[in-house]
Amino acid sequence: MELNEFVEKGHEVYLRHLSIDCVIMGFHDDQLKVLLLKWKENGQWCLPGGFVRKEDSLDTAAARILRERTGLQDIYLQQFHTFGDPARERHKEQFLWPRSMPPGSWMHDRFISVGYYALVEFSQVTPQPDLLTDECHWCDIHTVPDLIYDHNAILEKALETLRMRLNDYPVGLNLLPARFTMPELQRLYETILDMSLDRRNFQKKMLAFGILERLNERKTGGAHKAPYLYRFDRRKYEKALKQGLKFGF
Amino acid sequence: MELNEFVEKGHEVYLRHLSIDCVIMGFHDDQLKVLLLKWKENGQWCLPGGFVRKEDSLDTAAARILRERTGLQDIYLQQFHTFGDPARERHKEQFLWPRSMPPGSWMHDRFISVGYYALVEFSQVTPQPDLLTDECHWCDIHTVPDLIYDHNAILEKALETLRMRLNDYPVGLNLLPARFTMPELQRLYETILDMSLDRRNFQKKMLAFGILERLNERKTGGAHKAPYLYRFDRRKYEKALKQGLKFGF
DNA sequence: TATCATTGTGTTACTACGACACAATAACCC
DNA sequence: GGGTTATTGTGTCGTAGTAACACAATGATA
Repeated sequence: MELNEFVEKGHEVYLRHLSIDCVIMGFHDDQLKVLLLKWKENGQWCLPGGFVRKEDSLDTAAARILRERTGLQDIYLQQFHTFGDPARERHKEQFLWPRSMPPGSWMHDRFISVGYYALVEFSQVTPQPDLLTDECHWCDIHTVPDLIYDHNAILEKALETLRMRLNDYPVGLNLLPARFTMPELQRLYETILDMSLDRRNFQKKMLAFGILERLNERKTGGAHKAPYLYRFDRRKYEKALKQGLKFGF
Repeated sequence: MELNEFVEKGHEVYLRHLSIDCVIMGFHDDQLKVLLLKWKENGQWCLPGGFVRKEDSLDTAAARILRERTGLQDIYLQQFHTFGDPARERHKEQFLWPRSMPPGSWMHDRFISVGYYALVEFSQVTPQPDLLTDECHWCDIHTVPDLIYDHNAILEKALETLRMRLNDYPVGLNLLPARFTMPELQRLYETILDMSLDRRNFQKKMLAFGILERLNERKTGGAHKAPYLYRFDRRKYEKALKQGLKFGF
């Protein structure tokens, strides 16, 4: 679909005043990264987003948006909140291409946005901008710039949800390569939680979850003692995703 | 607003294809109750719901719906999920009053629904049906009938979310009267979790949270030993709602 | 006044968690 | 090739939290 067609006829294809925003996270260089897009019109950054086709479910729409930005299919995707403040799209007029946006276009509507976050394997992603943007890059979670609308708040809420889930559900299968070391897993947790953890206690806790399998192989090439390689036991991992890692009562 | 006006002109006031469904829960007779409405046209039961005015936020709309059904203001309200499967409104034609619903009405749209749950003090509620329903009653959570659309699934999701939150956040301030006994609080937890708990361990755990205050008064009138009365320390309760009761890492 | 269900208040064993110490090792450098 | 260095593997110990369990106190009832 071309930009013109999208602006003029999008409302025939998509549900009005409803959008989806995705917080796509990856892990690289011991840092948590988030995928951002750069708006054509004014150079500001935003989260990848899109709209819901009239015949699609929200989950389907989110999966499509993700596929279009990353090239990945079958991604771990989690709805976390729906944002519906009428004032959430601050300075919206700046983003509606004063030159090309017809005054009656559906893009001028107030939008309610459903937030999803995705955890992806960094190395597998091919970032791809969309119709409204000309750049698509990974950005370190600690140096995210001012984003358009309420996108900074959306990102924060996604992180908060992820941190919450960390207490009850495993994380890592979708963010790390198939085989990884315990220090790598620890640094993933440390960046998500934004705090440092005790190496020895962390290992004990992770192993106690019973979802890891130690391989008879060590990761060589580093400058120091070679750490063991681990992988997730996929069946137990999936089970933990459904049942949770612990019961409170 | 009258029914005719609502059906014919609602789309001028409300956002199209967007609704809100509320799971309103109360506690009475040692049982968790949920507020249900009975559809005028075919007698089926459903969750209280409503629509979002073009100028309102989702939270505002949910609060208004709640006020209209319960008479209560300043209610504890929590968004938990947005339901957007295009097939979620099964047998919708049954509910659209074949006699009175104009074919082009906005009510025929596919609706995406934002789910909220509310915890209210049972005795304070005056159930009130809406334009589309003629009855509004409390129903025991264990004997909920078949509801319209995907409302049973929405209710289940609300309960699941509430059970999750129970591990990290306090519950009770909004469901119990101002002064209550430890056995009452325990039965609240037991009905929500649908499991029985050890009396002594439950008390220790609750007191350890540090949000309860024991009064120098006992609840008399029961057939047996008079239990102490407690109340929540409102400041500490609010703090626990924000920070959570425990940190996982 | 005896009965009885229910409440208040422990104890004990076990597990989980945080703080901490020391030996092993892979690359590096002289 | 052997010492250096940063990092990894594995443990201990004290504390806090949890689950299972026992007995005395009490308030209405009979």
